[in-house]
Amino acid sequence: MLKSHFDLLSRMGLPQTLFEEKKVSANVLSIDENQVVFSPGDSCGAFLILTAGQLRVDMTTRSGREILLYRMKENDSCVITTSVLLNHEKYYARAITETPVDAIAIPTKDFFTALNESAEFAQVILKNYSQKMSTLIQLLDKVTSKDILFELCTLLVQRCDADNTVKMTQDAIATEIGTAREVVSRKLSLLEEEGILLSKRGRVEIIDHRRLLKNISM
Amino acid sequence: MLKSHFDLLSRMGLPQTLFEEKKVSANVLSIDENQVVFSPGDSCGAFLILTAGQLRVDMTTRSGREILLYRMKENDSCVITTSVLLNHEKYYARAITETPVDAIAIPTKDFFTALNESAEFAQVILKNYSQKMSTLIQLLDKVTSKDILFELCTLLVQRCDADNTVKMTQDAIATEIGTAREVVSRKLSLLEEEGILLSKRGRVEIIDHRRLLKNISM
DNA sequence: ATCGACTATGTGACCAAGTCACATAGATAA
DNA sequence: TTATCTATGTGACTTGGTCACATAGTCGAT
Repeated sequence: MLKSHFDLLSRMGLPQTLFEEKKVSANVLSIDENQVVFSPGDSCGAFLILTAGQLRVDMTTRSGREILLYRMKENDSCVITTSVLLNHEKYYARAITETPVDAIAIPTKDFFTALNESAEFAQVILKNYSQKMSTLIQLLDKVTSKDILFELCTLLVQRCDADNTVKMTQDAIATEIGTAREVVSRKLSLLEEEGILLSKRGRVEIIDHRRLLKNISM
Repeated sequence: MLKSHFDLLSRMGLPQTLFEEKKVSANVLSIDENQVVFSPGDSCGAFLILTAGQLRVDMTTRSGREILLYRMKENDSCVITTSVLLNHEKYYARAITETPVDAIAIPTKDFFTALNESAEFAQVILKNYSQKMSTLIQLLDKVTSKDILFELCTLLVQRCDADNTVKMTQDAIATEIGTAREVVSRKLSLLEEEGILLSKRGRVEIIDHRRLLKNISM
């Protein structure tokens, strides 16, 4: 373990003494890009904290549609893992690294020890939870919205880079806004006909930002 | 405060000493049926724990549809309240009592004191959170399911009482499974034509349980 | 360079669900 | 019993989702 890891852990409310007294242990992991960290049905052996990189947590619904639940970044702990640990369940979602990822894993037993000994640790996790709760409720809002054009334009505005380009495939866009690829294809065609954007393989170039925003404001 | 309240609070990890030392105070509330406990936009002044009765927490989505997020029963703490407190947000959902309700309210400041002083309290809340997280993710599954017939039959099976009757209006059913009332009306008509049930004002009488279940198993 | 193989995109036909507008019917209180 | 709610039924239409299949970039191997 590096000093930076200890720093992170103590920022998370885990006093270094817990490690020194060997009450709690932690392993450092490095994971490549595009690796599955956990899948539905897996049982859970450790609590996870990301120290670098980014991963996505998604789920395949009963109806076969894949939806993005949330992303984890540096310093996030994994709420699904927490939930699974506390309820003694199996994972019901999937996590995939989007970049190379560094993480700290605290074995289940030590996780519970840490929870018992440090009110601060519990609070940090709780805070993390409450943020994801907001995210999930927003997601509910998103997927129940029938206005796909609104969701699509919102995503395009949020994700467009300095070149006015959104570098995503239609499939990725569809997953993110909770619809089917074909629908994204058709909506993009419409917007392209109107001269608002250009739809290319693997990217969308925004031409008329102002008119794109019009679809969002009302 | 009654002894039973202290018992509940100590089961929740709040040692009685915290109250005796006046570090934490709590008020007992009684609320009638069908009262709004909080609405979107309200700010939050206290942490809530239900001691008796039941309430529903729902939300109006952007698209104007009302969806049931979860129910709270005896001994539950309110995760939306926790989330709102921890993130210093305003309420984004609504809570309505479904029966007369007794609750304990711990003022914000004291809630944070309790969190800091009792790892156990934090853990109880965390556990509560993780259960609601599962509920919410199941809800996501439900609302993204395009198979309304499946959802409807599932609800009818789950909610039918000893008289083989589901005492709900079509509107209530629609809210619960995340669809429109008209859709429920039409699906019920179909099932009635098939002789599986009888649809009456304010209730649905199940006639053929076996064939109802057939719509669920596949 | 070109030939697969893979991945991304386009599209017609169809179906399921949601919306809107309005009609009708049961419940309830004055 | 009449007026007023609330609950339900229904036709017409729009939108979104699904399926099947066509087409078009991309990339590596030869």
